[in-house]
Amino acid sequence: MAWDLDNDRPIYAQLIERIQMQIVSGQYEPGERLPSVRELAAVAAVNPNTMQKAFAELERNGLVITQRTNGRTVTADAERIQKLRNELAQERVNAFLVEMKELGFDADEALELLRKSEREKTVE
Amino acid sequence: MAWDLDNDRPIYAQLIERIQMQIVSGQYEPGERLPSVRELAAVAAVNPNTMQKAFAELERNGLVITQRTNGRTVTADAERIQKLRNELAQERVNAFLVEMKELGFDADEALELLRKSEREKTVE
DNA sequence: CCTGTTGTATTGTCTACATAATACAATAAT
DNA sequence: ATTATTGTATTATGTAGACAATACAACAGG
Repeated sequence: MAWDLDNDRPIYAQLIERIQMQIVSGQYEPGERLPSVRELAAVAAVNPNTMQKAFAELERNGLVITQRTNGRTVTADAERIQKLRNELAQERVNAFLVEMKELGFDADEALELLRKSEREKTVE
Repeated sequence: MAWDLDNDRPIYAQLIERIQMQIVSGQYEPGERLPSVRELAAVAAVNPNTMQKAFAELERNGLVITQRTNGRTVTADAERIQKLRNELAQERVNAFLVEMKELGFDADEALELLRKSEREKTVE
């Protein structure tokens, strides 16, 4: 199943975000072996070069470790992963509040919309 | 003051979003005359062609009206603008919940983070 | 009538991104 | 030792986006 990629943003950037997400959400455990570049490229239906570019960035950030001829693993530093997860969450929260403010909703109104949306979803 | 544009997404797309935002948030009133392409391009510090492309899209969506040689105005249809505002807000709310879920936070936890972020801001 | 401003179109150039097609060195597996 | 798999690098090609530099027709304002 090819990954659901937006074509309004660089693919490699979306790959980075997606893999990062899979790591911080625990889909890949700390220290777990990752699929090879070619393998993941095939799964995501992108060019291996593009996947390679994404991994290079993830490695620069220290989130994945590369063993030259034996694939890659997620960093074993679970604390680091948790920290990243919290940072990402905080970013989303702040971005959301800014966007809603731009739309003319203050924090209370934004909260109210969220509760409403939640209620409607739990009904489904 | 050049607009704050991300270089990780097409500029014209960001211009569309920004102008749309200025309209639905009331910075431009319904029926109000908009700055010329060249003028806004200069303000935003982008190429006039790029601004033109953004306006063409906004016109296709019916949000702005073009008078061939006398500039553009915001649509006078205030109801349409309000509807768009609500749609955009709903989109943001849903996107936020999805993102937080991907990060492993359920709706209640997301709400809690939002409240916390709000409290910290009001303290400042 | 003239001039400046309007939206709009065109042509060329540059860059970033993505793909395709290979290639190579290192090493795990056999 | 051989083979397959790993990450990595290279070269070429195509496309989208952004910019620069003009150009033109339509019209508002003088």
